[in-house]
Amino acid sequence: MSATLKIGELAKRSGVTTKTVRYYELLGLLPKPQRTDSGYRLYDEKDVERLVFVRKAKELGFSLTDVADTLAVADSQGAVCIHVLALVDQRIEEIDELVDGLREFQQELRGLRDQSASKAGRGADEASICAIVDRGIHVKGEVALAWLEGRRSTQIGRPE
Amino acid sequence: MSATLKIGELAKRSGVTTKTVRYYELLGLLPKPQRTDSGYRLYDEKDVERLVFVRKAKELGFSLTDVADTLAVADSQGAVCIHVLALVDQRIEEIDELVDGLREFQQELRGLRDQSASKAGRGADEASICAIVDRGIHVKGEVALAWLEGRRSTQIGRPE
DNA sequence: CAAAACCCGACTGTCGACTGGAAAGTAGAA
DNA sequence: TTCTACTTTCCAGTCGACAGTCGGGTTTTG
Repeated sequence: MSATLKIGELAKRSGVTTKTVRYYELLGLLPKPQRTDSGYRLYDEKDVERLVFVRKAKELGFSLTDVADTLAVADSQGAVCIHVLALVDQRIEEIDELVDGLREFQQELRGLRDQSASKAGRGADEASICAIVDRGIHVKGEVALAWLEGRRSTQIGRPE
Repeated sequence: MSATLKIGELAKRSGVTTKTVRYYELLGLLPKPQRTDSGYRLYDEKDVERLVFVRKAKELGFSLTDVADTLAVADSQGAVCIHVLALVDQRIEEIDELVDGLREFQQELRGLRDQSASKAGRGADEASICAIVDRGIHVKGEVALAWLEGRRSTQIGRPE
C-alpha cells in the first residue's frame, strides 16, 4: 500500500494527537510504520481505519488492553487457537449483556423522570438524586457502562 | 446522633476500605468526624448512608469531585430539580445512541470472529497465537483470566 | 496480661492513558 | 537562505482513585 501520510495527517484523519499515535505504537496497538529516509513515520488508510477502530472501542468503554488483544486476534489472520476464538465470542456476548444493562438503566431513568415529574423534590434525598442526575446527564454514555460494571462484578478493583 | 462506629466498621458497612474512607475525608466528601480521646474516628449511621451514596454514585460513573459537588448541594438544602426532566430525556436518548454504537462494534467483532474461525484449527503455529494469552498470563498476572471474566478497567474516561 | 486486631499520619507506589517539554533534525515556502 | 511548521527521541509529569508500607499507639479477646 502507498504509505503517504505523515503522523500529523494520520492523527488529524483519525481524530487523535500525534502523541497518542506514538504512544499507541509503543503499546503495540499500531504496527511499526514505514519510515522516510529521514526517519519520519509513514502511514496509509489502513492505519487510519485501525486508529478509528481503537478510538471507537475506547469510546464504548473498552480499555486499550482490550483493544490490543482484539487487534492481535485480527492481525493473526487465521491459525487462531480455540481459546482466543472463545475470547472473542465472550466479548460478543458481553456486549449483549451490556446492552441489556443499558436498557435496564434506561428504564430506571424513565422511572426517575416520571417520579420527578409528579412531585417537585422536597426531601434532602430527592434533592441529592436530582442533583446527581443533573450532573450525570453531561457525563455521556460512559456513565451507563460504569454503572453496568458496578452491577456485574460487585467489586471491580479487587476485594480486600 | 450516637457516633459509635470506628472506621473499620463504617468501611465494612458501606462497602469500602478504611483507606478509602480517609481518602474521602481528605477530599471533603466526608465531614471531619468526631474522635475518641485517643484520636480514633467515630461515625454514625448517617455517615454510612453518605458513604453508600458515594459508592453508588461512583458506580454510576461519577467522579468523586462530581459527587462532592452534589453532596455540597445536598448539604445546603438546594433543590436543583428544574431542568432535570429535559436532561433525563436527553440522557435516555444518549443511551439509544450508545446501544447503537455497541451493536455496530459487535458486528465488527462478529466479522473478526468469522474470519478467524474459517481459518482456525489447521494453522501450524497455533502456539504463536496462543502467545497472546500467554503474554497476558505472564506479563501481567491474571490478564487472560480477567479477559475471560469480562472484567475491564474501572476507568471510564473523562468526557470529551 | 499478652497477643491479635485495630487505628494513626505521612509517605510512596501503582495503573491507565496520556501530555509536555527539551533538543535536535527536516520539508517546504518566501 | 531563512523562516516556520512539522517531525524525531527521550524522559518527566499529570490525574484519579486509591493501595502499600512504616513506625508507632490503642482496644479487644482469650
